[in-house]
Amino acid sequence: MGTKNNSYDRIYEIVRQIPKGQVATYGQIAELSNLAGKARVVGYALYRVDLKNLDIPWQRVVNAKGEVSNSPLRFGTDYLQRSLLEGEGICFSDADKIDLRKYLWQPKL
DNA sequence: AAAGTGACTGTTA
DNA sequence: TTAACAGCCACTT
Repeated sequence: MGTKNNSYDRIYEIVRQIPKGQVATYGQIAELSNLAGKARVVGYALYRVDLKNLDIPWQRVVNAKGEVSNSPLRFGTDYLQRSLLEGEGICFSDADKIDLRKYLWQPKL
């Protein structure tokens, strides 16, 4: 067993399981990836995914407030994220927020 | 090698 | 309700 960076691969595997029309939070992904409390690492991993254009639904991961996270480093990809989510049937409120009570992914035990 | 930065979150006020 | 702090860890300089 030689590889030591399975953490990111685990994150990608979890994100890939988020169903269409639903969203998950960074903290939730971190917990499912055996990285509880390390949500920032998830954000960093997804930042790299976007650059690689992999088949990972990165747009379905939002912050704990139910909103798309903004960053000057993303230029316009935050708008793209919202557009993709709306295309999956997810609605944003007037405050640009998602109703997590309705759309939050709840993986079965 | 040390310090700074960040697609986050929970607590506190 | 929003805003400020601290904690967390990987990556860059």
